[in-house]
Amino acid sequence: MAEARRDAERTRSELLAVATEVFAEDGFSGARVDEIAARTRTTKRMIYYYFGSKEGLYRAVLEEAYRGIREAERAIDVDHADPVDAIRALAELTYDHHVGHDAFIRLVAIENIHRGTFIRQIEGLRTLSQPAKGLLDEILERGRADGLFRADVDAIDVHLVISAYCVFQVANQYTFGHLFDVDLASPDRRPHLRAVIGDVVVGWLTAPAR
Amino acid sequence: MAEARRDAERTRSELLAVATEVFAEDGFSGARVDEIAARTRTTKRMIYYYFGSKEGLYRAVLEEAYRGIREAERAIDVDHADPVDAIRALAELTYDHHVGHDAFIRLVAIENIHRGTFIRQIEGLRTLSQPAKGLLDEILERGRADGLFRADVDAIDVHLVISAYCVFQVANQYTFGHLFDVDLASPDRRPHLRAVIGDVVVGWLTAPAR
DNA sequence: GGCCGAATGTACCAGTTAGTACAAACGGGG
DNA sequence: CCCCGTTTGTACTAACTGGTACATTCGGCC
Repeated sequence: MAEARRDAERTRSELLAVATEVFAEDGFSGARVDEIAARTRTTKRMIYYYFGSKEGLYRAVLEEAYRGIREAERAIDVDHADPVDAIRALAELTYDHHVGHDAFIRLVAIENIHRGTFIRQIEGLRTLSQPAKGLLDEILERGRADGLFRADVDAIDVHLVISAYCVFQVANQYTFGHLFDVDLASPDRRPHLRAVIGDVVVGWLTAPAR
Repeated sequence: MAEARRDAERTRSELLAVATEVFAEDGFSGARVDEIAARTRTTKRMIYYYFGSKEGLYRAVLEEAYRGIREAERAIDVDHADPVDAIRALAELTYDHHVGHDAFIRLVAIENIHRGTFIRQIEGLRTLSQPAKGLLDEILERGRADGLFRADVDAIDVHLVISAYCVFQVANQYTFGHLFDVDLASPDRRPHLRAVIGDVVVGWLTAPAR
């Protein structure tokens, strides 16, 4: 394969990579099929050959993005003996993780604008999300057993609080940043913002139940 | 004015109202000028007469939406003597407020996809957001003075945590709901979700500082 | 080395879409 | 009751946009 002039796999993955950028940048309706094609070494024709339609391409982008992110998430392996340390580490690593994946977060925001229409058509994504919940369950269980954590909180609640904070940082940085005159994306501010989510979760979980 | 066959003010505000719905539903590029016009009693011509362009209309929608929401927010007046009660009430009222304004939250999400390009062109929105911060400042100050609240947290941090949680509920309900099989918008679940943000903020603020 | 299906490129199209030229109708002030 | 600027409606267009018909080229296999 001298120059890979014909390489189905490469063509397909190049299209997917460029489409991810463009959809994340402009949204589904804002993205232009012609622009995606122009940014690759191949042509628009290939989009239809491999993905059938603009929508098919978008669905493929979404699916690949979720798989990639869940893959990366599995690296978050918190094995602190102390549940308090563990939950803080999980929250702060989640923060770091989100800060580093803003294209993904933009895609998720776009998908929510579409009320989840496309994500619902992708099989097997749910399963992919279960490990995250499992890890949390386990930490919470230990923390409760040791009498460190309140009992009226479940894994979904905690995941919701952490996700909300971490996603918001990235997803709403422009409006929030403008209105309150802060740059949430500034590297200088990151240690503080990271510590806050740790403090929030630890303070919440270790407080006595209502 | 028998039948208001000619009523500049009504024409303008009807366009704005319909445009708000359509932009919130479909995003800036997804929205169709013709559709907006068709849903009013007037014609597309009027959009260009009053707003100049699709973008001008979108900007007007965004501005009006922000003004409306800040107006409504001023009703959130928490006058509990106890800072702990006050901060919990503020968090929970913010939750209720967001749940009731999902069109606005969708517009904000859309604006963030556009990296805040349009909101930055609107004068005076910043000023509009200051009261929210002022109220928080005051509650925190009292809480610290009474030795109830930790000292390493400022109003922006608290506002960020509350906003993130409340916005996420609505903005990301579809993807989160699908992946974790919960309906965040279900009225049955609301009391719990409302209590969670109260617990989170109170637990966090009343925990000892790091 | 020639056959054949997979892979690719070119040129094109039909429907859509933001925006506008032109003119008419309205209604308040004189 | 008529004049004139504001407001409104109709019909149109130029550019864009997703999608496709058709031809061609490549490369592995016998």
